[in-house]
Amino acid sequence: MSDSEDDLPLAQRAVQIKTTASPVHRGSPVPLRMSEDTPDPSQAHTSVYIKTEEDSDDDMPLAMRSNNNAKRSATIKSESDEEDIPLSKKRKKLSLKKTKVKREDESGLATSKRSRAPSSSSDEEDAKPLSKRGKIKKEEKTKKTSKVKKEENEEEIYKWWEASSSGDKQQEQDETTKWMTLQHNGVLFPPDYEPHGVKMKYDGKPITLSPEAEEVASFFAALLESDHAKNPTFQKNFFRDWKDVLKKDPRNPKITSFEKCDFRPIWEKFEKDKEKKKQMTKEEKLRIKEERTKIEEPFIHAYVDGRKEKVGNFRIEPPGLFRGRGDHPKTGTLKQRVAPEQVTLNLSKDAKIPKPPKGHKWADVVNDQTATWLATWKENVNGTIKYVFLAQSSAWKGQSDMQKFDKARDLKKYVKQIRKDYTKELYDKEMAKRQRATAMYLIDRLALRAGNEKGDDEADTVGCCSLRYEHIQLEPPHTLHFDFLGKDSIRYQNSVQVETQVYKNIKLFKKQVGPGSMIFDRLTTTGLNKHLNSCMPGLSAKVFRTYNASHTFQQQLDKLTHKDDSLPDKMLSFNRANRDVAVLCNHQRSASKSHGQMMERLQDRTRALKYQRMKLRHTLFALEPSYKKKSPYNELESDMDDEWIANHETELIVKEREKARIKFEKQNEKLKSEGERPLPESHLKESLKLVDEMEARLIKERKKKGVIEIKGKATTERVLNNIEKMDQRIAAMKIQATDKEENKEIALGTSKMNYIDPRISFAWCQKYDVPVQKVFNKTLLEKFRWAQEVNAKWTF
DNA sequence: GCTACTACTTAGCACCGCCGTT
DNA sequence: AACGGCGGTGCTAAGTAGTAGC
Repeated sequence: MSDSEDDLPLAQRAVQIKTTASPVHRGSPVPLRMSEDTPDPSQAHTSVYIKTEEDSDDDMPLAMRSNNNAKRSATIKSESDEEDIPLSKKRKKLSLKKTKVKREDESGLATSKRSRAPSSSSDEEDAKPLSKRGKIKKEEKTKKTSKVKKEENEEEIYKWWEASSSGDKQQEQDETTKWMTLQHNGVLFPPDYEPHGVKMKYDGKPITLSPEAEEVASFFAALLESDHAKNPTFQKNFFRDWKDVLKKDPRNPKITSFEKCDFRPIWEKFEKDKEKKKQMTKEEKLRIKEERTKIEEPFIHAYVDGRKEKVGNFRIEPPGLFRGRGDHPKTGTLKQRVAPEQVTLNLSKDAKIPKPPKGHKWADVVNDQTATWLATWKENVNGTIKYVFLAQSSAWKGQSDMQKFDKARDLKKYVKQIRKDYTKELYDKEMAKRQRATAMYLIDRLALRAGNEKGDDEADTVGCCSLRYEHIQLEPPHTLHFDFLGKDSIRYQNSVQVETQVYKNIKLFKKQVGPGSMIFDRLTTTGLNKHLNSCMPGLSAKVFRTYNASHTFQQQLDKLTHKDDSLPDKMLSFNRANRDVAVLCNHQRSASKSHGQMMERLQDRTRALKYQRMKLRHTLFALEPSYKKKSPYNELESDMDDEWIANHETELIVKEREKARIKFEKQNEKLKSEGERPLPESHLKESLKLVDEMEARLIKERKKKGVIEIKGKATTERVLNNIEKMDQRIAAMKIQATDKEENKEIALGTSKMNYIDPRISFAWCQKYDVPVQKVFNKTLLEKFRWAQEVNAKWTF
């Protein structure tokens, strides 16, 4: 893909551009790039600001930036976006209507069509899929049979999105009731610790540890080669907690110095274990997997109002060292083993209560019909509450997902007025309102997170409301430079041209609070959300992010896709639109170490294909000279010079010789094993001679450019056909390369999963005849089942 | 009003298994 | 058959936001 569509007038470009390409890592200090009075020009000049109507563009988030392709971010404004889609207000009441659906699942895991309660279920039903699992190959062989079976296994999928409002009365109660009956088998605890007995060293000498101390030491040893083990905070917290554990058993040695600890022996043991695991035979691996599935089986599903649903995380989190991200003060702290006595279950009054592990009991068993969690416990490191929920594919998750996107879509209708209002309030004499308006501007235009306040015992990260003095630098006349650590300590760096009044406000607020303090000192997320709620029912700060993401995606997709594009081109457009959203939401990833290498290899492969195409063309000319003058056959390959061709051909020949030799050896080995006489050396010579001939031919062809011997049964038609196929392969590979390059520092997954209304994608697939599997993997298809049947005309 | 608690969504990391390559 | 790279998935941390309790 030559990127030559540099054709947009500057004035239409997105008003700002991401300034720094390098991704930033957790915990890296945020440098204060410049003082307010001496803006760093190298940072500033990257932004182009031209005051146009685009600035009043109601639709395009300012943050529609892109490091390498600002042109794509430019948007032509359309007030027309406003009028479309009469939003149906009717929120369908959910009912219990069931629809029979064939399961798409190919895995042979489909279960009996009887939808039974777990109390009556168990072994018989649960064992069935298990026994099948080990015989995947067999199943493939007997595909026909399995097809029949699949139909037998037709399963009821609750299509809640199709359920009519006048349905059952069962779910008519208030919206806070989430279920009438809830049954499940509780949670799965990690196995008890089994000591390995490997002695680590202290002060150079092997030491014997109590099992408990050994376990904790092993947690650390496992991370020895990771960044965590080198993090002083991590070391400190681990060592403190480990010493406590050591003290519990008087037989443990006295350990006082972290520096004298040598965890390497344990680390090496784990490495060996990994190696062993790799060496296991297929059968062994399969057996282990089967055992695992068997243990999991009872916990995989829950029953909500009689309907079978997948459970998400039924496993109780195992003990370990807390791996806080960024500069978390508690990182490395020992996360203790959770006992059943700490776990509360939530299920129906009349449901069978799952048995706690032997000798234990549950903390509590409740029947909270307003909650969707199945189990909960409190974790010791931060005192946060953990939950077991249903899986992403469940009705509960699907419903709230749909509601989320519908709400974001609702915002479309309100956004114009909201913008008008806050723009006015930017001038309000009441500072609290002015701050609120300014914050709303940032949340709306940059898709920032709300920014709740955080404690001292957490990593220092911020969002909009918690931005501090040093997080925004001003550059006259109205550029704001953002640089702060956001969620997960991901750095947000962005330079934005803003409304003059926003600039003035930030300047004023900063002056009022001074360094180290929060810029919006009169604003809290609660206050902001209260106000947002009064603007539109149910509105909160995060809705803007969803709205902006989905809206951007819809726009970019419409703009980039063309009816006649090839499938790879369409996919590139899709991914580009996706990418724009990821950039907007600052979903970064660090470029993999092998990225450059990967790109090189791709390029080499592309060239190899081009070379083949060239040869085909020459053949064509030999067959039908008139093509010599016809486009595109007469075009030269831009990135393939004589030198490259010579090198490539030499490589090809080398490979051919190698192949011939290997083939010869293989044949002989085979003959030997069959007790027959090996082929004579002359056989190999024969093959090599053919290669020599090929080499000579290539050299000759190279000299007499484009003149080629016609081989075998080449006909004009066939060659033309082959050339076309080659064209397609080359185009596809080039597109793939472009895609990969543009993706190297951006993670698409998060926006796809959480921010982009899947109905946009499904409608697009329909409209442009793209298989849905191209845009969603199996998991996402399941998660977004509710969106799948939208009309091709549907828009966000 | 404030803080603490609760419930749920959003997020990146690490590992695993598959698939194409050698 | 081994290898290695990559996408998918599991895991759980880290957010948002509403509510409960003072």
